[in-house]
Amino acid sequence: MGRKVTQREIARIAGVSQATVSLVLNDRDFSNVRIPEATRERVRRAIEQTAYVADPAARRLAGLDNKIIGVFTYEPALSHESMDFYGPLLNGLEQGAERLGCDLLFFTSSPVVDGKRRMFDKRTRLRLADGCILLGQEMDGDELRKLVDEGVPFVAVGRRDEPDVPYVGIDYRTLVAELVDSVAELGHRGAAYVHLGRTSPSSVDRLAGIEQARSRSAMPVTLIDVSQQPLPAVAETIAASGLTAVVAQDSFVAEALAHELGERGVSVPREISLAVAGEVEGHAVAGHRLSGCHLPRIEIAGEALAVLQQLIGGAEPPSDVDTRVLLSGSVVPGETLVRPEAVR
Amino acid sequence: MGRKVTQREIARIAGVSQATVSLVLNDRDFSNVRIPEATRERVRRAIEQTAYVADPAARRLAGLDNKIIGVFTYEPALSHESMDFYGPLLNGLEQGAERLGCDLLFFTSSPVVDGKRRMFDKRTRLRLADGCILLGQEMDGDELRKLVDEGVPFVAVGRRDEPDVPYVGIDYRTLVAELVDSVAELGHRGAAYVHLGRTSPSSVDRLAGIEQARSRSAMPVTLIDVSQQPLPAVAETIAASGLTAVVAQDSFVAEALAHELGERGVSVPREISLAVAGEVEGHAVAGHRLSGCHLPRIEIAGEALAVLQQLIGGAEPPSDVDTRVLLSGSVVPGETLVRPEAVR
DNA sequence: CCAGATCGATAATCCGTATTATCACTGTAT
DNA sequence: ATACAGTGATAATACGGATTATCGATCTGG
Repeated sequence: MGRKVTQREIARIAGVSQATVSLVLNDRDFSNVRIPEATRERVRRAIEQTAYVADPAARRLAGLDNKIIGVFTYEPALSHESMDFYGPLLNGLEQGAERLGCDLLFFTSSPVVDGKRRMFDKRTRLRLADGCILLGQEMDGDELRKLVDEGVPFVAVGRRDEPDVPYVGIDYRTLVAELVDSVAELGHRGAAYVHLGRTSPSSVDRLAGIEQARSRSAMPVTLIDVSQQPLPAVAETIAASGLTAVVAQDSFVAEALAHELGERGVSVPREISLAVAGEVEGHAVAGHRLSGCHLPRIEIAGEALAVLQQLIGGAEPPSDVDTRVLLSGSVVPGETLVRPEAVR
Repeated sequence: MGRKVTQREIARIAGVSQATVSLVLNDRDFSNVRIPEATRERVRRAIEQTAYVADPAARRLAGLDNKIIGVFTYEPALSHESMDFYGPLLNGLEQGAERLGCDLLFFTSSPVVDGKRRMFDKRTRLRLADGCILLGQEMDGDELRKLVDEGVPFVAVGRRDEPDVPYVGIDYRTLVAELVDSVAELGHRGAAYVHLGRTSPSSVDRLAGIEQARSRSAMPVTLIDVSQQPLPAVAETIAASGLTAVVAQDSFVAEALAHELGERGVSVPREISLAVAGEVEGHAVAGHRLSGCHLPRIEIAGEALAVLQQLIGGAEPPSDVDTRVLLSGSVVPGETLVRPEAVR
């Protein structure tokens, strides 16, 4: 039957003690612990006979690694809607886990409060894993601090402001500055940045990038916060402003905005150029591939796993330099960012 | 700092024993175990002070369910290419796991041999989970038998021929028969079924569905096996045959075939109707949404989890009727299956 | 004033694995 | 004969939490 096989059981079969089984399993061989090949073989045969697998809980309790990486997401990660954002990250995690020989444990059991999963709870299972990858556009600062305090090895995907939080993210500041530079270089005399407020570090970093570009080029950039006024009003403002270029925080904002502009007789990119300060892969406006950025999401996940391995394996905690990493994105031309018409 | 807080620590602070802490935490109150409210309160305060979280590994070791459902896939499940097939299934699994309060363990560590993961291996981690869901278009029969023999609770997604293998799949036979019936009803006098051989139970079931439809309608259906001759040749044959309708095994075959036909001047659906004996969601040919089927993949995953729960929880094994389930798909009209033109 | 009931809490044990200290035994050199 | 090194394996213990048996103290009734 499917009863669970323990080392004790193996020991009984092989006619040795439980300790011996453990020693054989872990290939231990000290000066005071010696087991001849004959006995080892006997134990190994018993193990194969019974398809023994060590109980991960017991291993953990005894202080060992389990080769299990936890994955915590604040929203369902495997739903169709989430795939745009989570898809490449999960893909990278799977590849990385395969490389490291780890299994991935998705904490789908976390209780949902106010539409978001809570990490901490009476029955938190965080510790079943050796370490944990955190995914999600918005994370709870208190929970992050608690993780740090409790010494749980973890890495957040996306830059974080909280102290001592290991992360791997995108260098949005540099990337967005580069994007805005390219808008200016095309000859646009002014642009608007349509964003969603300062809800996350990545939003803040993008704004910093805008600022950086503004400080070194003559092109003025108007900031428009969509969380302050409805998108139709924003479209109205832009249509009336005579601006020739708009940068949107992400592709969804860009698509919605292009639609609103279209309804007001302003077409992209003919009358107005549109660039996205985020991933544009797979996004288009009226058949034109969006101009914007490419974020190496698969690589980010891989790098996050690498950092996590350091945290888990390392005897002493690595420095901040090693555990707070920003990767570079790249600007992709696309078809919605073009030279402004001579007259507008 | 990040030391872990144990019940022992709580006990020390509250001036009680570790046992008392455990009893308070779990609200135990037997006839021989009584703890007055005053003491309970003292313990609770200590717990709050220290932000204590129980070590799940220890809990599990002490005999609790670990609430982990394993997910085994023969190919990487989280890659972009796999999403078409795995996406909805994973989505359903996540929803179901959330409902059941389980975590999902992806066996990404399984060693890859010949491009496919092996389930059994020296370091099989299968037993880490309470039970296991198997995903994949093609599964290894020997491994399935071994799972049955070892009494590992598991459920395969997709019908299986191997005895005693619990599964949840689609009733392709009925579904495909229904689809072919609808082709005949539109007035087509003959059709071709373009398939990929008999590589899997679902392929076999579809062929059985074709057979069933053939036996009760006058419309002849020609079988064309793409694994026997290249697709261009198939397209050539069909173009020359004067047939007005083609049923393709899946959407990818349909798209490829439509392309080949197009190159030979035969357009879908004007000259020839095209229907798919599989999921058509998100697939189109020259702007026309494909006619075909919708498979309730999300529900399948949920049902698979439900069956697995039965296998895990049940004292005695449920009957075959309960563990071998076929769900109904539905025919979706789409835009590529139309009445044949009067003259061809 | 003492037997028995009741109360409050704890020591002891178990779960499965890893590790360390220790032991019994064999040979070998002194 | 005796001390000593080397060999092969095990008993004992730790890990953190759940549970059970048990114990001392207090109370109750006769």
